[in-house]
Amino acid sequence: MPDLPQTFAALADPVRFAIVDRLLREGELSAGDLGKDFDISAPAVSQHLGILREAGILTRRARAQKRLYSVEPQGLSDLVDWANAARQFWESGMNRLERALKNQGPTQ
Amino acid sequence: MPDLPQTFAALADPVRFAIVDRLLREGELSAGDLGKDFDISAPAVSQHLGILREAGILTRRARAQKRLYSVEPQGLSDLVDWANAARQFWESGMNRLERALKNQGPTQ
DNA sequence: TCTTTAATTAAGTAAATGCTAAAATACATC
DNA sequence: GATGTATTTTAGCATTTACTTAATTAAAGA
Repeated sequence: MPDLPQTFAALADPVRFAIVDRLLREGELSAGDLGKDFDISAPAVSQHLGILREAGILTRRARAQKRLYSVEPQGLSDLVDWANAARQFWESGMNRLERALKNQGPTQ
Repeated sequence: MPDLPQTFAALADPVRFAIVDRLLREGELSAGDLGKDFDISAPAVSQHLGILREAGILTRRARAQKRLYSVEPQGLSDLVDWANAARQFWESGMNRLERALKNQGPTQ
């Protein structure tokens, strides 16, 4: 269920990352509002928002003609969990040298 | 300095993600060893490793003909920090509705 | 209803990506 | 020095990506 590469791919574009980052800080914003930060067309912004929504990172709701986007916490939770697990690996006692020694057998 | 989109792009490929994940768990491993998990050529693996190294996520050292790769914690630390900051935004009291209300002015 | 505002979908294109086979590099061993 | 092992670099190719303009959908207000 958790497709981390897809989540990473969604955040790999500078425009999309900036959109998610801004929505995290400022909360719900419209497509047009989000697009003003960039020198790209409205369709380009809409396509980026579609990719983020497809990846489960954003949700959308309608208010009149506007479409209001916000971050879907569940869409990022696997990423957060993986990131913290990763940090665990290098913070919980075992450094690179120790792992290297431990792996001498299987690696050799 | 912290180019998060580049970090995300490096982890957006399933092969590269699996490589990093395995190196986190098992520590230093050789290029050939890492490649055995996938049905792609050795050059393809080498190119993936190059991208991860370019992104600062992996380091490499030589032992005879082998090239041993391991995770460079600093290369992931910005990602981990951002992920936790993101979680803060949705866990520290303010839910989507509250943020929406707060932004009525600027958004309108 | 006609116009304006907001956003999306569609179609086409240039650039980037991930792969392959072939060639090159590097070290170890015979 | 020749051979085998491990890996990388190069060149070429098919697919995917991010963008554009044009057309479409939808709601608001005159």
